Amino acid sequence: MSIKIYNTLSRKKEEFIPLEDNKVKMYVCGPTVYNYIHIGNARPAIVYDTVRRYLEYRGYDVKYVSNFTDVDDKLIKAANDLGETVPEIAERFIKAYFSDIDALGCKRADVHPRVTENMETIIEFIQALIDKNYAYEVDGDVYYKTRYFKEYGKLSHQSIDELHAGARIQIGEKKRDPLDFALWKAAKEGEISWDSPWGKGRPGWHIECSAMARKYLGDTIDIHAGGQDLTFPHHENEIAQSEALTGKPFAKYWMHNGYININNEKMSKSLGNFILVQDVLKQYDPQVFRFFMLSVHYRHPINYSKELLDSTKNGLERIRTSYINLKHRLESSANLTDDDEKWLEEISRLKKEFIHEMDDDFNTANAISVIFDLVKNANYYLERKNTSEKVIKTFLQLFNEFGDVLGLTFDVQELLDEDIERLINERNQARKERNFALADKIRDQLKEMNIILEDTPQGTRWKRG
RNA sequence: GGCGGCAUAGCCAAGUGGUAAGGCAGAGGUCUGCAAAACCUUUAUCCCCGGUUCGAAUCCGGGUGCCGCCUCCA
Repeated sequence: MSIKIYNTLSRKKEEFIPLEDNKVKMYVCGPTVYNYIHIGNARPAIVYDTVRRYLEYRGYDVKYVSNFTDVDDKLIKAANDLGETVPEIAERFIKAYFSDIDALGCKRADVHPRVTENMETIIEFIQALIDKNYAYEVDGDVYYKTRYFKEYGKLSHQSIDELHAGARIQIGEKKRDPLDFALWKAAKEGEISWDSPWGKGRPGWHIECSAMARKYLGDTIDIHAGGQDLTFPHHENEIAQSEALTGKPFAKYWMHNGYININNEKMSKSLGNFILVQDVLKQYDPQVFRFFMLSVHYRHPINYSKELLDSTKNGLERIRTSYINLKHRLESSANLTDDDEKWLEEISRLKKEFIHEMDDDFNTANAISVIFDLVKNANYYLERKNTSEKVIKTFLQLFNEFGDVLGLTFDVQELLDEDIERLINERNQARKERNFALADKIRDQLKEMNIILEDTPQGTRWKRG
C-alpha cells in the first residue's frame, strides 16, 4: 500500500517515494501580499495543508515551506495607490493572510520565507546563473537565457518554438530573446530597491521560489505545489533556474490544483470576479468552506455558489450531529455487548477504506464519502437499545482521526450554561407530568437561544442550531 | 494556431473494461405526546454517432458544447 501522486511532470499518477526515507520536503507557492486573499487563493492553502496532514498521518516527517512575495510590481502599485510603503502594505496583508488561513484550519508552514528577507540568497543565485552563462545583464536588468536550458517546457509540455509564438517583449524590456525572463529588475526612480552587483533593483518574480526553496529545503525537493496557472510560466521558469544552477532535478513531484470558478469562469484578481475569504467567513462557518473545498477532487475545477455552500453546510451538520449523538450515548452504554467484535471490525474496515482513498492522489471526495459511511454506521448502531462503550468510543475516535486529517472538527459541542441546563431539567419535569404545553414553551424558548432539543429514550440531548 | 481539461440523476460529485459510490434536495413509511434526530424504502444506463470487446460511463475514431494555459494570476 503506497501513496500515489499525480505528477504534472509525467502527467501520470506515480508512486510516492520520498528522497529521504520518511522525510518529505514540500514547497508551496504562496501569495503576493498586495490584497486580501480571495477564495481562489484559499484553495491551494487548504488542499496542500490537507496533503501535508495526510502525509503526516501516514508517518512522514514533513517540512513545509510556503513563501510570501512581499515585493513586486503589484505591491509597488498598491503602495503608490494607497500612499503607503511597500513594507507597510506587505505587513498588513500578511497579517490578513494568516488570519484567513488560520480560520480555515490550515496549519502554519514550518517556514514562511519572504523575498525581502532573503535578498542575499536571491542575489547569489542570480550571480551564479550569470557565472554559468545562463543569464546576462543589460543596463541593470538581469535576464535568464531561456533557450540555453534544453529542457525548457518539460513541465508545461510545450515545445520552445510553440512558446516562442506567444512570447512578447514589453516596452522597456531589454531582453535579447522574447522567451527570456527577468531575474532582476533595475529600480525606476523612487522605487523600493536593494543593492546588487548590477545596481539598485529588485528580484523578478520566479527567482525567489528557486532561491528560497533551495535555501530552506535543498537542491532537490519532494513536492512542489501551486495553482494550475503557475505551471507556466512560473514553475517552468523555476525549473529552468534551479536545474541550470544545480544540475539536479528541482522537484520530484509537481502538484497543481484546479481553479475556483464563478459561473463557470475562472476567478482571478485580474478578472475582478473574485470573492474574498473574509467575506465568505462573515456568512459561513470556515469549516463549511473547507469542507466544500475538499468535496471535489483537487485537480478539478470547483464552481462556487451560495447554494452549494448551503448544501455543504447541511452535510457537515449531519456528520456533527452524528458525533454529538454518539457522545450522548456514552453514559448509557454498557461495558460490552455480544457483537462488539463485528462492529469494531466494521469500523476498522472504514479506516482502511479512508486510507485507501487518500492514498489515491488525495481523493478527498471519496474520503468524505467514507466519513458518511461512518455516519451511516454510527447512526444505525445508535438505533439499538443497548450500546457498548467501547464501540461508541471507537466510532468517536475514528471521527476524530478523519477530522484531523482533513482539518475538520466534528466535536463542536461545548458545555452548557447552568441556566440552559436548568431549563432543560424543568422541561423534562413538565414532560413527566405530561404538561406538554409548558414543555413545548420551554423548548421554543431554548430554540430562541439557539439550543435545539431532541428527546430520545436515553434522555434529552441538545445541540446548537 | 499549439497544449490540456471537462461533459454522470433536480443540484453537487466519485468512479478509467464487468452490468452506475456518496452528499444535498424530493417522495413514502417507521419511531415520537408533538417535534427533532435517526432508520427503512424510493429517484440515472453516464453529451451524440460509430468502432474494438463475451462485456464500456470507462478503450479507439469522429462530432457537439463548455473551460483553462500559451501574457500578471492560486
